[in-house]
Amino acid sequence: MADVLKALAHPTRLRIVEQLSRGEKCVQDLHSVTGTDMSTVSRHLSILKNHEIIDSRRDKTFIYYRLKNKFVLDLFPCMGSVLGATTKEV
Amino acid sequence: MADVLKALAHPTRLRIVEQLSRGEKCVQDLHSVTGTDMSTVSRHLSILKNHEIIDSRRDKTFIYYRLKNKFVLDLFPCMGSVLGATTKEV
DNA sequence: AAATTTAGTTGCATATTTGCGCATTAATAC
DNA sequence: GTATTAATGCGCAAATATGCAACTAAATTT
Repeated sequence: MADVLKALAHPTRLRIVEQLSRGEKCVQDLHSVTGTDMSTVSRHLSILKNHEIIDSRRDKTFIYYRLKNKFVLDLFPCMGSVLGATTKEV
Repeated sequence: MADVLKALAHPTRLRIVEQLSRGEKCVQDLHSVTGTDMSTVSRHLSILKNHEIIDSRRDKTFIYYRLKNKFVLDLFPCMGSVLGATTKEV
């Protein structure tokens, strides 16, 4: 569990997951969105893939990444209340 | 968000949170349960505290730690389904 | 009140991991 | 062949994790 959390605990990787929740994207797309070097994005993707969070398929020259484990999306609202609480707490 | 996830993304820290969900514990208790050096436990606690996930109070010689942000507990069932999916996936 | 005990934190030192980009390589398309 | 897309091989800087030893703070004893 710590392992999967660690895989997600990175701003860029979270943005990638968020992007993929909207549909398939290739590395370049994510590179544009995140502003990180393509090689770095590629590495982030392989981390997420290793943890079976995402998936990929090839189409011609492009490799499209997509969400494999949809349950990770539940973490967003969940973390939403966690964060809401911390900022509200005295 | 990545920041809080990172704070939680460690086996020992997760065990600490889980323990504190059962009630207050002092450092020694957590040291016994986790088998990690007391100094290390103390550091983990300060990380969790910095992220307002836990809290502490002093009673005589002991410093009791307790959960401050109860919402983090929702992450466990949430991660449960994430993990369940990954192991079940083909 | 000073000394001692108990509980917890902090100062190193060290080993490991992570994140990043440039440059190179791999793989496919044309 | 060349062009395009993505993945890897370094190299390096920064961050993490850990335990021992030293230290601090509070309580109890003498």
